[in-house]
Amino acid sequence: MESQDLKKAGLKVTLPRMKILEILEQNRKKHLSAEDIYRILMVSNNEIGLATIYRVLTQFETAGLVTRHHFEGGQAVFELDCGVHHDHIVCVDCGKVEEFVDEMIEERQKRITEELGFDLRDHSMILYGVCKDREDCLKRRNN
Amino acid sequence: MESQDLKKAGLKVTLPRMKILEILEQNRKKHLSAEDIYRILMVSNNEIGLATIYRVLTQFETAGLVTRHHFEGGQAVFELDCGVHHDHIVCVDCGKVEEFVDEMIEERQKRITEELGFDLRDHSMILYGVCKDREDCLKRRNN
DNA sequence: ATGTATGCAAAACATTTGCACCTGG
DNA sequence: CCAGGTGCAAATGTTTTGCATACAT
Repeated sequence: MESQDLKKAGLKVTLPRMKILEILEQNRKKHLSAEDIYRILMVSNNEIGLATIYRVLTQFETAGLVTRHHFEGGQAVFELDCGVHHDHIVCVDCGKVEEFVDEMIEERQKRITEELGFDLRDHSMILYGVCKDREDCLKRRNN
Repeated sequence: MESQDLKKAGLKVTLPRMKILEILEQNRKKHLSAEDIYRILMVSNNEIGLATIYRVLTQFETAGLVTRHHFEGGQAVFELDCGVHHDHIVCVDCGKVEEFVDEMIEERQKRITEELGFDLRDHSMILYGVCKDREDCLKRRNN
């Protein structure tokens, strides 16, 4: 029951919040912008204001329920926080996103940070590439 | 003579472009936003429109003269492209930026990309931390 | 001269906020 | 009932664009 997640976060269980959480659930592994969510709600006949979506996403982020990323191209994208840190690789052609973690890199980041006289708090690492499977990629590009 | 850089890039040598390039030269190692540049020009009595600054920076980026970064916090920042790739660590308190390169990480990034079925084109890695030297850091924070 | 660059003001975006109204507990 | 949530429209901050004018070659 996901309404528990909301209560736990100290957020009242409202329709918009439930719906948005639901959409994020159904799109685990995808990365949606506020407007993506807005459109999805639109289509399923849930007219929720864009402002509310931004507000709710920000609250979710604060509560640690979602993570916000700034891939290239204007809009921020959001994904449900699965609890495990990971980084991303994005295809510059079709937009496909894969997640990964690499202990060695995490390790080096910590060391470098120390050497430069900082305490590491967070990091953002995004690799940009193109899918080797060109057919698949181009198919995805045209939705 | 930096006007050569402009000609080489196929850009007409104009006052705004020269001035902006000059400011970037004088601030190698810093990372300036379009507005930072605007203000600096202002102070030195060179009234150049903000729109022009954005246009010129974009042209410089296309020409490979500068690199654009999206650190957290709205504005994009620019730095002269010294030809050598590097990543950044930013202090979340005072905004200090240090640059570094780590061959091991670059190596791993390439391998991971391959494993996931992509061809690596580019990457962005930004570490966020706080300066260990608190005094220095807080001093910087208050400019 | 002439094609390109600039300045200004207006547009375009993504995101945030003020405020009157609505809703969950 | 009432604190908190929502919708709408307007404000914000950054970046882009249209167009008349100015400039480099």
